Parts: sequence; structure tokens; C-alpha cells
Amino acid sequence: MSETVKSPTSFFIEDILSIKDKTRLNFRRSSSHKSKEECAQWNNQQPEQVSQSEELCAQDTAFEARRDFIDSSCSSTPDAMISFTLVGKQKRSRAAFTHLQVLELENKFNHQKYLSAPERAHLANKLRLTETQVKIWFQNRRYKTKRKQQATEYYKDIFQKSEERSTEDDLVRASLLTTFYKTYKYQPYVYDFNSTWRPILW
DNA sequence: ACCGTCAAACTGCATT
DNA sequence: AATGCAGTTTGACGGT
Repeated sequence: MSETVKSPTSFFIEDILSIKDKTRLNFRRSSSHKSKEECAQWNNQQPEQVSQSEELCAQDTAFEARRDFIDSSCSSTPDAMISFTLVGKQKRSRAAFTHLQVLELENKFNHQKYLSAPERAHLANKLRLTETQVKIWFQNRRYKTKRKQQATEYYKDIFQKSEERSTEDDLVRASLLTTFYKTYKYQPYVYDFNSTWRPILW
């Protein structure tokens, strides 16, 4: 799978900004400032582990998002969800993974579609994500791939049939096909049955 | 302001 | 119990 064609993500602009001007993001921490130890706690890590991935943490936009979340007494971690329900109904957090995190996850996914528990733990630690986040990411990624593959095969079938019998309404189908491909323009790759990643059609 | 899209997180059920 | 899949919900963002 090509890594040059990346889907633009919600974190991307902030990710750049966080590198260029980290202080700009700091203002978002309206209430209490969260230490690195607190960062580690969020990820179920020991404080001594923090220094190892300090560099990742420094430009981790997801962390900024999570800090915001912690600040509002709400998090996607199970423990925090308990306090979440105790405190009352609050907005659900949606962490935005950094470009680097997504890149690493994609790289791993390209090599293996499933992770063992130790592999997942290692990757989670490496990317400073929770194991649940990694697990869910792989689940979503597999499902996404499957959906795309099914859609591609479906539309390919229609396309082939339309070549056999070129009628007026086939032109409509062709335009629908174009619309579909525009939808998936960012990641135009599928995992085929030869266990390889290849670009779809165009 | 509204709508569409993307993706993280969630739900429910099945499987091991 | 842990993990999977399939589908849904939800928040952020971009385009118009």
C-alpha cells in the first residue's frame, strides 16, 4: 500500500501547528496543566516510561486533545468513563491520532492484519496509545478495507456489464462510479486475494 | 447554516 | 473473558 497517498485527517493541520508552534496549543489547556506523569497515566504507563517516548509526546496532537478531555473530566479510558458517568453527561471524546501514529499503524497493518496481544501492547506503548485504541483502530481498518473491497468489486462488475451492453442508463451508472471513486480518492488501494496491496482500477 | 465525509469510539452479537 | 465483525454514533472539518 502506498504511503504517499494519505488521507487528510482532522489532526493534520494542528499536527503541523504543534510542531511549528507548540505554545499555541498550550492555551487550550484552560484549567490545570497536565504533567508528563499524567500523560503516562492516561495511557496506563509508568512514569519512568515517559522519558522513552518524550519526543512522541512533545508533538502529539492526540495528547493535546486528550488533555482537553481530561480537563473536562472526561476520557475514553474505562476508568475515566466511570467518573464520566458519575459527574454527569458530557461530550464524548474523539482522539485525533497524529500523522506519525497513523503512519505507524498503517505500516503495521500493511504487514499484518491482526495483532497478537503482546504485539498490540508493544505497538501501543511505542505510539503512546492505549491497547484498546490500537485494537479498535485495527478493527476499524479491517472493516474499512473490507467495505472498500466489496464496493470496488461491485462497481467493477457493473462497469464490466456496462461495457458489454452500452445503454443510456449505463452512462448514469458510470457517473455513479465516478462519484464513488471520488469518495475514495485518498486511499485508492485494495488488498486483493493475492495478499498484495494494489491500486484499484485507475 | 447546512450538508457530506472521515474516523475514533461505541454497541451488540458471534466465536474461540 | 477476550477478541472478532458489522454496523452505528458522534465530533471535527471542509465545501458550498
